[in-house]
Amino acid sequence: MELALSLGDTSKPFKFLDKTPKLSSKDLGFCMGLGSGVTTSTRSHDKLGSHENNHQEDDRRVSSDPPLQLVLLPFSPVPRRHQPPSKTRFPWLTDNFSWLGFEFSVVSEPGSTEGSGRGFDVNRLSMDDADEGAALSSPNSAASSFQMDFGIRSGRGNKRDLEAIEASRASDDEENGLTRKKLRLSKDQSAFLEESFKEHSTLNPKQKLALAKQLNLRPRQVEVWFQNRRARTKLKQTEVDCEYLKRCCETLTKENRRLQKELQELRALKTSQPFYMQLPATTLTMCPSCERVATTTTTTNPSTSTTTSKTVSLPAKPRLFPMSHGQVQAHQAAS
DNA sequence: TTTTTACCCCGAATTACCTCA
DNA sequence: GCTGAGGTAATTCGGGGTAAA
Repeated sequence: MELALSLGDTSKPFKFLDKTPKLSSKDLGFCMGLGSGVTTSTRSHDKLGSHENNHQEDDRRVSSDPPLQLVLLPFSPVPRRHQPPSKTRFPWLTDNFSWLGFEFSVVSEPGSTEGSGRGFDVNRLSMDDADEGAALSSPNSAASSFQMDFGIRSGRGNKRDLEAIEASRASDDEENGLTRKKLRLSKDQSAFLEESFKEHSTLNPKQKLALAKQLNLRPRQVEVWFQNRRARTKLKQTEVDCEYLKRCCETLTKENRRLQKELQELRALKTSQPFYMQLPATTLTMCPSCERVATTTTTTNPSTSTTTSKTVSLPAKPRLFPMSHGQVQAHQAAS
C-alpha cells in the first residue's frame, strides 16, 4: 500500500496516481492519494468469509479497485447551520461516487469552486430524491467513514494509526470550530430500516452492506441505527413488562384479599361445622408461550364428594412483537 | 495445547444535535 | 427569540467471541 499526501502543492504528483484522472491543481487545497497494493482480503473480511463464503468474491473486487484519489476543497469556517437550507449540488462530484463499491471517482472540475466548498454529502450521495434534512452533511462522520474504509483496505495493525488520525482530525475540527452534525434520516429511510428490523433485529455484514447501499447510507450508520433500535425496543419492552407486572400485582392483591376473606369465612364455618368442607387448594399455572398466569382454587366437599374449581386469569404478558410460528404452535398445543 | 494478541460485534451508558411546544 | 423537554444519531467503554501467531 502506498500512501501519499500533498498539501497545497500538487505540482509533483505521485506516481501511482498517474493512472487516475488528472486534477486541476488550482482548485486543490488538499490532495491525498491512496494506492492499494493489497491483493488479498483483509483480516476482518477473512473472518467474515468464514461465516459467509460468498463474501470473498466481494473482497477480491474491493482489493482490485483503482487507487483512491481524494480531493477536498478549502472549506469555509462558516458553520453549516448558518448556511441556507437549500438543496446543494456539488458539480465536481461524479455520479458514480460510491462508498460501498469503494469506487471513488471524485473528480474536480476546473472552475467549480463556487459555494462553500464544504465537500460532498456523505449521507445522501444521490441527491435527486433527497429531502433537505437528509441532504445535510456530517463532516465528522465523513472523516470516520473514510478511515473505516481505509482500514478495510489496509487490514490488520492499522487501527491504532487510524484512531490517531481520527483523533487528530477531531482536534482539527475543534480548532476550526466544528462540532459533529447530526443526520436526520428521511421518512423513507426510516421506514425501510423499520421494515428490515421487523424481519431481523440484527444484521450480518452482508445485510448491513446491502441496506447501506440501498439507502445511500454508510454501513456504520446502518449498524448504529440497528443498535439504537434494539435499545429502544428493549426499553419499550421493559416499560411494557413493568406495566404488566403492575397489573399482575393488582390482580393478585385482589385475589389475595378475596382468598383471605374466604379463608376467614371457612374458618368460621369450620368452628361451627368442623367436617363440612376442606380448605381450598390454590394452584398457579402459567401458559409457557403467552405467559398468561391463572390461579385455580379447588375446593372439595367431603360430604358430597364434589369438587369445584374457580380460576382467575391474569392478563396475558404483552409483547411488542407477534409470536413466531413455533411459539404459536406451542401456544396452541398448550391450550 | 495453551496463551497472547488483534479484531469485531454488541449492549449499555452517555453525549450532542435537532425539533417542537 | 429564548428555553426546556423529548427524540435520536453518534460516540465511548467494556465484555465476549474468534482466529491467527
